Amino acid sequence: MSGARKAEIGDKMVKRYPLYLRVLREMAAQGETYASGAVVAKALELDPIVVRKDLSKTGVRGKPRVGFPMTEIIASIERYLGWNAATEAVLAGAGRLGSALLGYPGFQHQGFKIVAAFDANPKKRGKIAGIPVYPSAQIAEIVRTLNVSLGILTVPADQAQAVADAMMAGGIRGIWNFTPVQLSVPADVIVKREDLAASLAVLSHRLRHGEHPK
Amino acid sequence: MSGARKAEIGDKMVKRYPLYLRVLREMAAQGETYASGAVVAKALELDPIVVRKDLSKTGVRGKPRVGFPMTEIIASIERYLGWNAATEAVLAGAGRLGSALLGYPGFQHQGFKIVAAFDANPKKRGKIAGIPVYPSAQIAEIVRTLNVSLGILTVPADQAQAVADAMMAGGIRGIWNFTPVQLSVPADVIVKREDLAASLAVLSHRLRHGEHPK
DNA sequence: TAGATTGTTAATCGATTAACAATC
DNA sequence: TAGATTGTTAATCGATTAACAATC
Repeated sequence: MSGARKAEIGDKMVKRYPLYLRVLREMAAQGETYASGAVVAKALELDPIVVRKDLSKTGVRGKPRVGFPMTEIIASIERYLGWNAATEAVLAGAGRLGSALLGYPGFQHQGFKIVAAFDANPKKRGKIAGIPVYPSAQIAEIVRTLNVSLGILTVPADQAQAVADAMMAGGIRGIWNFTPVQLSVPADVIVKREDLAASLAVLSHRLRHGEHPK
Repeated sequence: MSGARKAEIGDKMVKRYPLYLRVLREMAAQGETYASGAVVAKALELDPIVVRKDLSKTGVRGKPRVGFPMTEIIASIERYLGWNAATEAVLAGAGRLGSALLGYPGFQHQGFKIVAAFDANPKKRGKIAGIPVYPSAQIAEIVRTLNVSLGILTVPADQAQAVADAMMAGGIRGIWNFTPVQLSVPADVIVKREDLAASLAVLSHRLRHGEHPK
């Protein structure tokens, strides 16, 4: 997060930052001005060494016996995650799951804002949770006009590839894929799959084969 | 998956099995009787070595030049994931996200069945997607009666711990937690967090800091 | 047979954990 | 000062990748 070239930060680490942010913001709201790695680790049931290392990666210097200065550490993580300025996204597929995401209040604290939605069904036109819903035929055009680079895919499986193609035609560079479809995209487009089946498999595996080793 | 004691299978590997299953089932539906790791790897854009290793972990022997016998390999993975007999679950919080999960058709192919739902709001009583919705006050009682060991948590954050406690009082041993709350549970209860903020962080990190290294 | 694919062992890589000096 | 906590280097661990013999 400082200027200089630093070691790549892995996915595992990136995933922990939102957790830290939640705890840190809560502590800040309670008037704390410093946060020690030990306290954060306890709140999240993580190993203190992991937390200390992650926090030190931000470039913010902590004081022994005291911890990290709250304002700085929060700002640094927010900046790193890009949560200081909201990333705009569009969503295609305003079905049950899509509507749930459109109405999810948490995104506003996560530097994330859905600015438009699309659905093939004319009955879905209008606004859902204050977000305008357009015909799917206009995806490429509207994405381009709004200059959005992130798309959320919550359409039925058989439309997934076609809708993804339309998004990319409009300039989308990252797709948050909630469908079970293996999307075919060019190398410079990033797809993040939200795989409920995989999560479920991990949970049920732990449930039946005993707790995970560590 | 064979009887003998074998090396622990890590989360990463467990997460890939549902992917394999999807591809294998599709191939089987098209009449294929053997599946080679190479073909599966290509379909999922995975390294063939990973696939070969994962598939060999099932205990099913493949034939060089041909691949793994379709029926056996599918049955073995299904058995390992516990998808041969449906795991029953209850869901608490029939809001937008909860309703989306109640109506999600994919679960039936994933050895998973939601048999009851709960909501604090009396207006939600009745049935959603064919699943009965009961008052939250009856969670412990009904969970115990149905003898279900897995609970899905899609309630508002401020009710998460109380509802989880009620589930556990009824005998729930695994919780699929869709809330951002850090649940406090005894060591023998397994919590799997579905963390949208973390996924989003990974996606936006890759989008802004360049593609992931590998 | 020739060659693609499996099965397995070894090498590499990255992340986690341990250890400990520095510091407030 | 004493002691908790940071910062950093080393050790361990697990997963991925590479290499290659076995086999149909």
